Amino acid sequence: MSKQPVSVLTSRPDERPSGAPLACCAPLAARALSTEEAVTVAPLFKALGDPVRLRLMSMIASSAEACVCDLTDAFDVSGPTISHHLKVLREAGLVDCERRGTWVYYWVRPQALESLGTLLGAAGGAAG
Amino acid sequence: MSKQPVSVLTSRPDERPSGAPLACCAPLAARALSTEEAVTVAPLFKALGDPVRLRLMSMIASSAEACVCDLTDAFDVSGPTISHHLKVLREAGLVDCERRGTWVYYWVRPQALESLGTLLGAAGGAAG
DNA sequence: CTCCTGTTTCGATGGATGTCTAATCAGTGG
DNA sequence: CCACTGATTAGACATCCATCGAAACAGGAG
Repeated sequence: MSKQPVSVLTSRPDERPSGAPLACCAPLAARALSTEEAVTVAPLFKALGDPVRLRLMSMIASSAEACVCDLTDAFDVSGPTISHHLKVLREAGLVDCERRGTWVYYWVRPQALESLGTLLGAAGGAAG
Repeated sequence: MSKQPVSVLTSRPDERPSGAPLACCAPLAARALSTEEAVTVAPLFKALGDPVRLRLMSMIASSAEACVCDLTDAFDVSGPTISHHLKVLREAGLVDCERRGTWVYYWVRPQALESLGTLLGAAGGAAG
């Protein structure tokens, strides 16, 4: 597959302000992502790519914080499975958690969702 | 260099039913997604959850349309692998394609990205 | 300390996924 | 017709992943 591409779509890596561990912030349609950028951002989408995790995320996001006990009750899967999915979301940087006594509470890290939203070109598109 | 002679000859569009239901549009932070909604939307995120596919998506989105030949050139993986990933994006309803003579061209279905953007944008904005 | 509950970790397993090569389909041109 | 190129499909294979039950960890109550 070695041929000279016309580079209709070969956009040069735009110099971006590095420093953000999470997604870069150029809208997807503005320019092509570099391999590095794609490798960085894809895991975030992947983390949201499971129905259970996506719903967990929405439940956590729709309130200030959510107790694992309540989250677990809302699904048909076992406790360990919920714990596993929460760990995936945590390691993706989408949520954070804290133990308070017996219970563990999760909340959304806004920066992450914001980055993805910007990437998808949602800047201002959100309507109530 | 120009390996894409602007083909004027247009064959019939590859009208294949990409029966992918697109995302509904409830902002993530506004309320918790139902199981059905999560099952509907998650595959879209999943489709973007692979670095190759995410970069393919960005390359297609950053220009009006993209030829498979150019897309293939931009990656280290084989042609069939690119074709496979494009199929995943197609079946997710994120892109559509058309054969024009020898080459096949892909473009973004804006509605899909818009839905995801709204979903995330509203969440990020509201939570921030 | 012991028991109980909530949460996470461990190990195993069936199914999904990304990748490849080889083969096939689609079009152009001799 | 046949040869050639571009793109997809088919089949195979190694790896990853969602899920479970059992066990371990964390904290409160008797």
